[in-house]
Amino acid sequence: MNEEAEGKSARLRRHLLSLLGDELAPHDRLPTERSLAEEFGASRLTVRLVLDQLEREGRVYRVQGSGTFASEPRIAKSVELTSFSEDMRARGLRPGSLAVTEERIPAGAEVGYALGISPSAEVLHVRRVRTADGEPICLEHSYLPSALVPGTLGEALRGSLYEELAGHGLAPRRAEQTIRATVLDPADARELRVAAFSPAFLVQRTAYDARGRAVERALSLYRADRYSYELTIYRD
Amino acid sequence: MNEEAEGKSARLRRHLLSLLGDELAPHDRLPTERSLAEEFGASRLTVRLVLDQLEREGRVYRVQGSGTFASEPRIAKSVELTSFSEDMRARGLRPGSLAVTEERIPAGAEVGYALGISPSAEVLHVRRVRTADGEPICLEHSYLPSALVPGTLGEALRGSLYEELAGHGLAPRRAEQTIRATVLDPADARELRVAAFSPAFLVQRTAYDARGRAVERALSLYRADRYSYELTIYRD
DNA sequence: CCCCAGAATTGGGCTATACCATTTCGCCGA
DNA sequence: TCGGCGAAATGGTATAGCCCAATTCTGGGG
Repeated sequence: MNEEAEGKSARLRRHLLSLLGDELAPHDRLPTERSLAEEFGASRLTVRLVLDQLEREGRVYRVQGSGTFASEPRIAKSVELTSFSEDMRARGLRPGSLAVTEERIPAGAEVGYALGISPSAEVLHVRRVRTADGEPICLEHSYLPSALVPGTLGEALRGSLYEELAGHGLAPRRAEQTIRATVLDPADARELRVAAFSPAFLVQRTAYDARGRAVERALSLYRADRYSYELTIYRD
Repeated sequence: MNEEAEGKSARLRRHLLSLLGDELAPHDRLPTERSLAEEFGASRLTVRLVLDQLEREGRVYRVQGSGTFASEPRIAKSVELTSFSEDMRARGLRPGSLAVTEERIPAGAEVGYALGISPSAEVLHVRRVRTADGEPICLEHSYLPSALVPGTLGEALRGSLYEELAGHGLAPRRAEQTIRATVLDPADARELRVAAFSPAFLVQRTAYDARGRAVERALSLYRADRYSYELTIYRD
């Protein structure tokens, strides 16, 4: 092994990101693919793969015959699979949890179907009120197949469930979400400290690991006054 | 030129898509990269680029040392930049428009800022009630820089504004959206034929062309009872 | 002075090859 | 019979180079 464990792609990527962050204004031309290849002692294809990635992320755009250019700075990050904890930290808020409970129950029809297991199979149901800087933002019900999560999670639930799953080799790689606009019933509204019938998001999420196994089904209610959903979309 | 205008990637992609659609069950193993390369007379790198794309789209997943596999069928398509018209057609509904008006007005602070033009610069404001199978679903306000869209759009507004823009070489390539949950005020509720204070989505969108010029600012109100937001998210 | 044709430049697509990292599977020995 | 080890197979990363397509630059002619 080298003293450098990372590949040329990673180094090139970091170099380009620092260029984009420090030196280049939007619509400035980047060095040409051929010159980057020479400078880094890499092949042009390697350079292209790195630029492909940056283009997909919306950081650069390319014009055939002309060059590669820095994109306009983005207001919102491209849609990513993030946990509540990561999401809040990205917004500069301190994530936490209140009113945590966990229990093992039969999956039932809806959760069983979503997780691809029998309705009578046991799931671990985690119910949490998620907070940002101590204020309730989201009422969340997570259902995990019991078979995948032995034992009790306990104190880990105050933090990030995704980070806990990753520790078990169950890092979510893909999630399907359905987002609905709704209003809060009085009981849920009280938990979130807002008036009954306030507007809210209902997010239904199923998360899958790299092999496509469903590892989590979650239903989350977000206060509309404190939460908006931001995303950047690209057309192929 | 050949009689075949398309490259090997395109042919390979179509072949793999038909495999995924007709022959392969979820988690079935695809042919190996090396065998596909040989079968199609292509290099392995070309095969990999096509598989990279399919992997990003969530249609296949790869396991190093093992193979490439068909993904679980997806409930929702990956988030894409689609017009209302495309979105509704994808759901099997017939898109249309009611109560169309267009006018040229000063951009104002919010729209001007979003479009990156002067608040006093003129924009074309298009207001439409969008329908699916004749039923009102969405109340939409689009603002386009006047400089980019000369003349009047007229009857074109009954159909897809994006398709109209594409005809002017202004096809949106990227859009930033903020989605909020809200309730409808009485006037908007009446237009959408629902009760006042019904839940709804407020989608604020700015669309950009390939060069990063803002080509549209839109504010849309969607009926929550008839519209949900579905997306699939991938973690890099 | 302007315009246009052709050269130079730049990204797009592809080939052929090499070696590394991880997983799988069969063979061999205990 | 079972366990483990190593070879084989598979995806991951990278090289060097070719030609095409689109854009940009440049110099000569009107």
